[in-house]
Parts: sequence; C-alpha cells; structure tokens
Amino acid sequence: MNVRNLSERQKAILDFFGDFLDEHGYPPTVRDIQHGCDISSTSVVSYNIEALKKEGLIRKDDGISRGLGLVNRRTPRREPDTVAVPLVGSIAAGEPFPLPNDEPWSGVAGIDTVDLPQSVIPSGEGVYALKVKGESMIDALIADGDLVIMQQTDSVHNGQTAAVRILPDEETTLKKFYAEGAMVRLQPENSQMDPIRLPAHNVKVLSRVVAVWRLRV
Amino acid sequence: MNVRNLSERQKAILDFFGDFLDEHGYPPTVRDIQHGCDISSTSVVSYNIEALKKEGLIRKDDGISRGLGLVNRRTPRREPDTVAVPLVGSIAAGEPFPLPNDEPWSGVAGIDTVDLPQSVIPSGEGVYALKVKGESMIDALIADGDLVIMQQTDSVHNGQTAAVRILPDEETTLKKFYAEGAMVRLQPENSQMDPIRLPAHNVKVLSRVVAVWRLRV
DNA sequence: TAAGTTCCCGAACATTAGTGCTGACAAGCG
DNA sequence: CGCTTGTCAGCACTAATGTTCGGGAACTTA
Repeated sequence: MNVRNLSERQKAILDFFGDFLDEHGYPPTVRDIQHGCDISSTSVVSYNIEALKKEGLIRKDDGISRGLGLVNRRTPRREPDTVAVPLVGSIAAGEPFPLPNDEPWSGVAGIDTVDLPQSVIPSGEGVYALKVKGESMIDALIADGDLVIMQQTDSVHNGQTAAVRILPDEETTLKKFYAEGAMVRLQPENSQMDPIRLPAHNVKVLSRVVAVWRLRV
Repeated sequence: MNVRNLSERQKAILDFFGDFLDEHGYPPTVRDIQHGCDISSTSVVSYNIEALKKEGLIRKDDGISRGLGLVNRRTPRREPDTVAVPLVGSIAAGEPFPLPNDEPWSGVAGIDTVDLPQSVIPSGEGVYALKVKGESMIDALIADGDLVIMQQTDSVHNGQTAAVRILPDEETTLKKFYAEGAMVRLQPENSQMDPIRLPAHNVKVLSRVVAVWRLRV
C-alpha cells in the first residue's frame, strides 16, 4: 500500500487511468493503457496491473473488458455527505414560529435551506432549522442570529430545550422542558421571563434542539 | 429530451444502467443490459440504446466495449460538498493550545476531523477546529464542549475573537482583539479574567473564529 | 387491403480486448 | 558461474462484446 514501492511505469499507469476515466466515463482497456503509457506490449500492462492489484490500488474483474477500477475513487453516485435542512423561519422570545408541515421538502422553491454535514444529522428526517432573533435565548448561550437545529420528536428528557405547542391557544414556543408529575414546567431561556406551568396533557412536544450553529462570530 | 416519450423498456434500461454503474464502476455491456432487463436479444438493446442516444440521454462511443455513458451523470471526480476540518485540540481558559503545522492534513491517522459544509468554509484552506473545555469562553456564549471553527489569517478587526501568539513567551491563546494605537488589548471571553495590554509587535494574529458548532444541546 | 412505422426476436458476423506462452535482459546472490 | 527474481517484448489464442441482417407482430394511416 506504499506508493513509494511503485515503479515509474506503475505510477504512470495510475495517472493515465484516472485521466482516462475522467475523460471517457469508462475504464481503459489493457491496450488503451499500453498506448497511453508508451508500453510496447499488452503483457507488460497485464503484469503491472497485477502488481497494482496486489498493492490494493486497483480493482479488477477478471475476464470482462474494461473491468478495472481505481479503489480509492469515489462511487459516482455516492450519497451526498451534506443534508439540506429547511430554514423554516425565525424565533423570538415567546413568539410562536412557523412549523414545517408534513410534506417532504424536496427543495421547494421559496424555502431557504441550510447545509449540514450528514454526520451530525443521522436521518435527516424531521430536521429543520430556526433563526434566533434577539436575545430571547441568551441564557442557553444562544445569540442573535444563531441557527438552532431542531429534530422532530414526541418526547424529551427533563432539561432539554424543546419546541412545544401549548394546546389551549395553539401557541408554539421554544422552552426548556421539565416534567413534574402531571404538570409540565416550561422554562424560558431568558431569566427575564417567568416559567410556565401547565397540565401535561396541554403540552405537546414537537421537536428538540440538537445543535446550534453560529456563523461569522 | 422528454422522459415521458420513453418506453417502459427504455426507462428500465436507464435505471439498470445507473445501478450497474454504481455497483461495478464501469458501464454495462449490451448483454449485461439484455439480461438485466429481461430482453431476449442484443439487437433490441442496441435498438433502444440508439433511441436513448437520439433523446440525448445516453452517450455512446461506437465500436468500443462498454463505451456507453449517462449524460446527466456527474463527473466521478466531483468536488465534495463537505470539508474535513482537523480538530487540532482543545482550548481552556488562557491555556495555550496546539496549532496545526503547515503540512497538508490529508486525513492523517490520529487526527480527528470535523465535517463542515463547504458553503460555510469558502476555501477550506487554513481552517481548523478547537474543542472548548470548561467555561472559559462563557461570555462569548460559547459553552463547554462547543467546537470553535478557526480560519487562519494575519489580521482581524477590533472586537473579533482571534487566536494570537504572544511573542515573549510564545504562548498561544484565544481572546477578543482590540488594536489601540501601538498597543493591543486582548480581552478574555470570561469576565472573571482581566484584559491584557501588549505592544502590537509582540502579538501575532494566527487565526480568527468564523463559526461555533454545538451538538447535543 | 396495402403500405408504412415501431418495436422486437434470433442468429450470424466482426471487432475488441483479456490472457497465456515463450523468450530476453538486468540485478542480486550463493 | 548458475540460479532466482523482477521486468519487459512479441505473438497467438480465445472469450467478450458491438453490429448487422432477415424476419415478424402490432399498430397506424392512406
């Protein structure tokens, strides 16, 4: 697997292989490589292909034409490694904020999206972003302009910050969630504001905060 | 170019083509398509390939084996849409932290990396991440465990948070930067700590904070 | 009905392209 | 010097693979 072990000819073959693949969209034949690398015999190419295969640098399907492949090359249609998360709106202190409906987002025009690495958004399903307005969440170390990334869920643990819908008046808000017996305490992220206590059946958990993203600090 | 014009067989061929390409890394032969799509003759495949070629959906190099290609498929070697940023270490209050050397990172084993969407890291060059330990940056709304994303630079504006090297003792630290004439004031992000004033020529700006990333809030 | 079009089938044909064999040359080694 | 190993050349063989051709079924149109 050490590149230094390769002969000049083998390096040339690897280079040519990559270029050929980019240019044509399919792998070269033994004879393509032969002419591309100024080799006088197909057997020489065959010999060096075998060596590269042993090094683990080339994959080969015996017997089928152009059955070669570079092992380090990415799959053409690999999964995107970033997820476009809809930026559904902004949230200010206590104010209700728009919620995504149940339709798939599918890049609908008119909706901003935020690219997030897939590694932090396991499924990508039910994830959306909100932009924070003002100092309403200052106690959670969330500043004006930050993006909070929300994951839809039915339940959260005590102390987690969640978007909840308060049923009587259908208000939606972002608060710290504490279950206290049959009651629920909703703690604002700003000490200037008082907590709210409600019967548990009047509070519906919609989503929880999974990440905060701040740019241009 | 209208997909609705395609026969069921032609759609099947396109689907199979894409799957085959993903699986093998090279295009299918006429006979691969024949068996993959339950077609009884190679000539039928040839016929439909010709039709798809006229529709502009398939590219074909006559006479060479597996000389087919999907025209809408991205180039195999496209740019990744996420950037792997090295996580070079952690930063605590006032303590020096390790700095990346000048070598390219190139996925060296033993160094953690963080995937960031390329849209927020324009170049990807000179970007690295630090993990915050403790409450040392609490006043900047940066909590324990947060990742701060740094961009290497020579100069910053007043008020920006920057990594600076203090020359006399080669200490490296993260502070808010204020130029005040020939002097520089370095303001800790924790009000428990006092600002430092130094001659400008003793302070070397290394990088500035461009983003903060908090997970599992 | 007859002609034209589209699509399909089976088979034969021709080229492309992988593989194996023999031999050659140079370098290292006991 | 003889032996082995690694690398290269030339050539032939054969499997893999693209192409073509005659024909037929279903459908449309004059």
